[in-house]
Amino acid sequence: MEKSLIQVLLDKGHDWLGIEVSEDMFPFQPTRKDVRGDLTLMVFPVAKALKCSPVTAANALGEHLQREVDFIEAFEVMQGFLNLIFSKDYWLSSLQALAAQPNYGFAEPDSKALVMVEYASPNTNKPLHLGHLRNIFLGYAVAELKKAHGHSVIKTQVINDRGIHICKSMLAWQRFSPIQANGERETPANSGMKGDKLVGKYYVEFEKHLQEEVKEVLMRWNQGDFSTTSASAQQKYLAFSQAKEGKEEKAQAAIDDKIKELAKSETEILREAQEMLVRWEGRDPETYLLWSTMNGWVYQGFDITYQRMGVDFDALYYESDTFLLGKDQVMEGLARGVFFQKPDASIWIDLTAEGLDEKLVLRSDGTAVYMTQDIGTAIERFKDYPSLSSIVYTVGNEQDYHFKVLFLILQKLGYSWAQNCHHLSYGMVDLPTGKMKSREGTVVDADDLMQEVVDAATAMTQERGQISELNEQERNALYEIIGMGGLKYFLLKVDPKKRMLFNPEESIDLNGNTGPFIQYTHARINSLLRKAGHQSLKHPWAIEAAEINLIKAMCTFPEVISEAADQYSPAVLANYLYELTKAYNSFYQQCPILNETNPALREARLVISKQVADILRRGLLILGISAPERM
RNA sequence: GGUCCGCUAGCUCAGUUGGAUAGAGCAACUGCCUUCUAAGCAGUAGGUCUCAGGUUCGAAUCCUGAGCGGAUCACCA
Repeated sequence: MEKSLIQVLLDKGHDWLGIEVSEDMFPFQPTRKDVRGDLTLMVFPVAKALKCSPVTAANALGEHLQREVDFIEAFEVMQGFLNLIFSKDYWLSSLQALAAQPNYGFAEPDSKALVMVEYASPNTNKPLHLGHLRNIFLGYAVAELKKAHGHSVIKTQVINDRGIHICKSMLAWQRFSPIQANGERETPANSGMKGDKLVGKYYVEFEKHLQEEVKEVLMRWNQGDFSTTSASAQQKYLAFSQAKEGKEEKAQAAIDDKIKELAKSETEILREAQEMLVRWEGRDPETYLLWSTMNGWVYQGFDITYQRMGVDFDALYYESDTFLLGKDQVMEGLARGVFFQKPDASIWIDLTAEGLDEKLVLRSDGTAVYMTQDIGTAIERFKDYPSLSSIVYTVGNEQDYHFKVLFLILQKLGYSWAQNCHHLSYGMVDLPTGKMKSREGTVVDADDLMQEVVDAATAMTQERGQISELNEQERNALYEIIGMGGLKYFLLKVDPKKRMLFNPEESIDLNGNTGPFIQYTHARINSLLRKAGHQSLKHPWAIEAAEINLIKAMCTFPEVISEAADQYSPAVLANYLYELTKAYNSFYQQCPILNETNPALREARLVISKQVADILRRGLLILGISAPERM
């Protein structure tokens, strides 16, 4: 609509203005709420070109537009702002147009390129926590946004199912899990414990024993006992000890940390874990069996968590399958001069010309690092899906540098799709008490948190909900929808790239800028529509300022979808839905709908209500939030 | 130290390509259920947009510098 106005101005601009005109001379913007008008043109650029006052220019432009465009009924000039007023007919036909489209605001499905969205990359040694929730809800919502915007989307997850951390849980379970009466060790089946929680417990157990051993090692070193210490470690320890002398407290503490790391490498338990990893890489059958069994427990646990979260995946990538990928690409890149080799045989890329550093892409022993694997996996994915145009990686912003380098490497290797790939970088989630730290036990468990928000929603809904017509099952479903809706909205309403504070009390709030607030409005509209019954919502309609206000808000929905999708920001959509909800609630409070005596106005209000509810419902769905019919 | 990110009301956050008097929610205070769901609405109060320069008709927004906070710069992932 703005474009058509600009076209009108461009078409005849030269003739009647007597100057060359260009598109950027006509910046339009929505009219302020407290001023009369539907669209505002800033006339400063034109005034400057015409060398006249902004008011003169505004009047000239206003008269021209009113003459040329039939839906412009009037205009008002305030300072350098030309406020255009559209006719009622314009808004009526806009309402009709949007009401006629069942998928209003969404682009034609599968009309745009195929995109892969990777979100969630859990380790199989620990349960999911609050940070994963932000990651997963965000990735899911962006995937849905891309779909709504017309893209085909493949949702995927990378499972970090191998490595030393997994061996730690395995070893601890093997060593420390209690043996049951029937001779079995502790399992999810015989303990009733959720699989990921059980494995996580043994990971913690490992760390506990490791710390104890470290303490012992340090004690021995302190006493000058190096009988069980390797010569190289002894040498390093002595060097560190010397380095500490005469340093400030801070520097001493830093060196102490390094000594601790050194002591870790000298513990028996860590050595055993490393040996286990070697056995795993050598495909030792017993180790492999233990590994697949324990990972199986974790997946069963994750499935329960994912199900409650309401997320799904179209394709899975396991690190145990992909960790060897990428070496060929590195060797090829080396041959082509993209990479270079150091004397110790390690392979690097020099990115100093790009303002970055040198980065290792293959270890001196020929084994892969994270980067090697990511190079290989990316290429593999484009082979798996030949029509793929890009990959979106939903990963925390502590890996900004990694992805900058990854995309650069892929580009240098000659993959043109690399420039389409996008790191959906999100900020960390902090607690009111500070950062989440597993060592300090301040990590918020995903399952616990979901249960808490649903419990809170249950209590509130039982207190004030309109649920008398619902049976037990429907009620439980409703509590779930409200609790999870609140949690998801809380995590999604903030700009993804910003670090956010998670306040548990605010996350279960139902008032103000919250998921349940929007859900409530949706439920209330549905109540209206149920009572209105099936009526012929046809002409003639009548609308006033209050209705136009809402139609105007609905008209921007398609732009919001495309902007949110382009910016990878569910927050843009969340904030829009909130604004629309507020606008509707205000309308609801001041205008009778069912009780409106003018039938044409009553119909218009019902149609508007129905459309608002529809946008709220479909908008929330993109965010992974259900909109209940009643609550 | 190099690089990157953030800083807006007591707190949590919006703020479009630079535009009119910088907005919400929470917390506080005042009203409104004998009309459609009060999980609501209307209102009051709360600001040196971290600071200092610069660009211009106009800056929270762009540029430069400073301050504070965070991340990153591993043969970790």
